[in-house]
Amino acid sequence: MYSIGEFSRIAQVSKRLLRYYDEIGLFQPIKVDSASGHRYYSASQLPALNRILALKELGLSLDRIRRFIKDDISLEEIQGMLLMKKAELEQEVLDELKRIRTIESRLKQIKDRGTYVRDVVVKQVPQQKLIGIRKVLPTAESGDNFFWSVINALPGGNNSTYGAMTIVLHEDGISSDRADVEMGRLFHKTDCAHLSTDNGLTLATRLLPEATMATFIPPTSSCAKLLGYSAIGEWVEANHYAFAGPARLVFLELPEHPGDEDFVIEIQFPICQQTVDLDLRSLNYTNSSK
Amino acid sequence: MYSIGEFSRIAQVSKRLLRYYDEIGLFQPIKVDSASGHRYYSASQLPALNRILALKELGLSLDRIRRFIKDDISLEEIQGMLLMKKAELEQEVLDELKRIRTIESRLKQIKDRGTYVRDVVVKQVPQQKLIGIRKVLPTAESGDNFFWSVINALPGGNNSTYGAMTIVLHEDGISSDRADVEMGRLFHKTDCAHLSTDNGLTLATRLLPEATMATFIPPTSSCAKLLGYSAIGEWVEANHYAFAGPARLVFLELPEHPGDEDFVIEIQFPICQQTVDLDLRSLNYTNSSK
DNA sequence: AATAGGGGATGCCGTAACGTGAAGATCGAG
DNA sequence: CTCGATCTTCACGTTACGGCATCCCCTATT
Repeated sequence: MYSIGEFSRIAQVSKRLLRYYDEIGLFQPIKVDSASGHRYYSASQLPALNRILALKELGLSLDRIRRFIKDDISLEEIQGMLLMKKAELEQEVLDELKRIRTIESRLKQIKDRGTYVRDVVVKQVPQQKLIGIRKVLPTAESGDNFFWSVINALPGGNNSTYGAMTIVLHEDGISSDRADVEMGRLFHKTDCAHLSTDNGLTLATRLLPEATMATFIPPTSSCAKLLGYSAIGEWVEANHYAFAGPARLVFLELPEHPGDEDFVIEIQFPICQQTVDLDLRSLNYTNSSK
Repeated sequence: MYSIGEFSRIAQVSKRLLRYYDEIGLFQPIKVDSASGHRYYSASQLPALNRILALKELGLSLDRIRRFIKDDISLEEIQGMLLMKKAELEQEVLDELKRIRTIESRLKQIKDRGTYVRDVVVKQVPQQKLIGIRKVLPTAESGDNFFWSVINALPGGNNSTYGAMTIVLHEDGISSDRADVEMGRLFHKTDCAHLSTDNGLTLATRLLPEATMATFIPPTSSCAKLLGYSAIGEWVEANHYAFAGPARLVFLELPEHPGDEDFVIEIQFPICQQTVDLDLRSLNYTNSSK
């Protein structure tokens, strides 16, 4: 029979922890003095406590440990819990390795360019309706005119029935002279199918599919779009993703008039996860006594 | 100028999160209506928010992110933070790999033996004083007599001036017929150097060094000690530790009289960490589009 | 006019696993 | 008798928010 202080010294755990485990019913003293409330432990309880500590060391939550040490649990269930925990740990290892790679690519960027631009964010973009028109443009310059004619073609101007102006880039190559683009605005209200406008354009509605997007918002305006493309490209490569479809340009803030450089654009690249199987047996360990 | 709801939809973060970041001063709206308290955000703030989200994705704490995005921070400091975070992540990966190995060894144990015994706990044992005597015993049986004579040699009996009865095993081989053992009791009071007792034993005090111990408390008594040895052995192997000195047996609860099987013993093996260098470049990735 | 709804705001509770006090009771020792 | 050690309970701090309740204001509808 040890007091909590003696027992905590023997077991090398804090008194606070013993009281806490008593409180949550995980590990309780064999006797509690009803007058003083003092807790008394026995040396024969140490194996039970050590089991708890060993399981905690494995990363199991206290709640799982509680279920683990219940007597009425079968070996299969224990095995299942361990397998589950192992899978969790392996997933965490993969996630952390991904973060390490991302950090490395940022560090490389600092070394190579003396600065860093890598605020790529992955988000789920929901299904959205787009009213617009698709066209193959011969040069990049004619795109600007087309852009404005699409904007002006939409009745109601800048009000809230429409969402952001959006361009879908239907060809991955941005270097070629011709571009297959789809321009339009997001909207969510009615579902009018087609719409001919006075300046000769026929707009159609289409569903943009839900997608996992790697997004990047280049620092304000100018020729930063190319920077954005390269940033996402490097990022996707560093993180072992793959492109999965046409990119989108979303104008979060429209320029006031043609030629205006004051706008905010979000570049979105749909990506697909690549399954990464980590072969733990391939890890190199170099053991050297310290 | 977007309201918090619109902005949260655009940025794909919750309103709650925006209010929280405002509250802690990490990311604030460009304007707050003083009358209603309504927050208003601008699209040009999105790059800043995305930077925060990207850094969060790397696992940086909000506090570090706050320091990260301060303007007056140099590239070297940023580099330093990234390197530090990378080191932390690598350490976590190592820890998790260790846990995975431990779980695997438990699973293997279940498969091989249909049960599991692996409540090995690592603890730091502080420097302690031992009063006792060292002797080479020819057989294991004679140990029991010697054990009791040492106990009886100490004046004061079972009171609190002495700590646990302890045996130091000075030879790693437990299989050999002869055993080089040191028996005595821990104590902490005075530092009397030598002590001759009436039954002819001369006890000496000695400092047991501080050590990192893998400890195991076999389920109560009987021939469980051997089980304990093998459990620790397997555990040490599975976790890439190495033995580093003589093992100790600590009697947390003494048997009442010779031959009594009712005692609690803790087996302690000093271990040393082996430095494990993880070579991340050796990881195999198999990329397969999902 | 009364009401229902749809934002917006504030603020409190809960999370996991404890650490770290504070305030008060009890005990033995000098 | 007082000091120190030990015990108790209570309660707050940690991280990064999610969820709920409550209140306010504006608009649309019955």
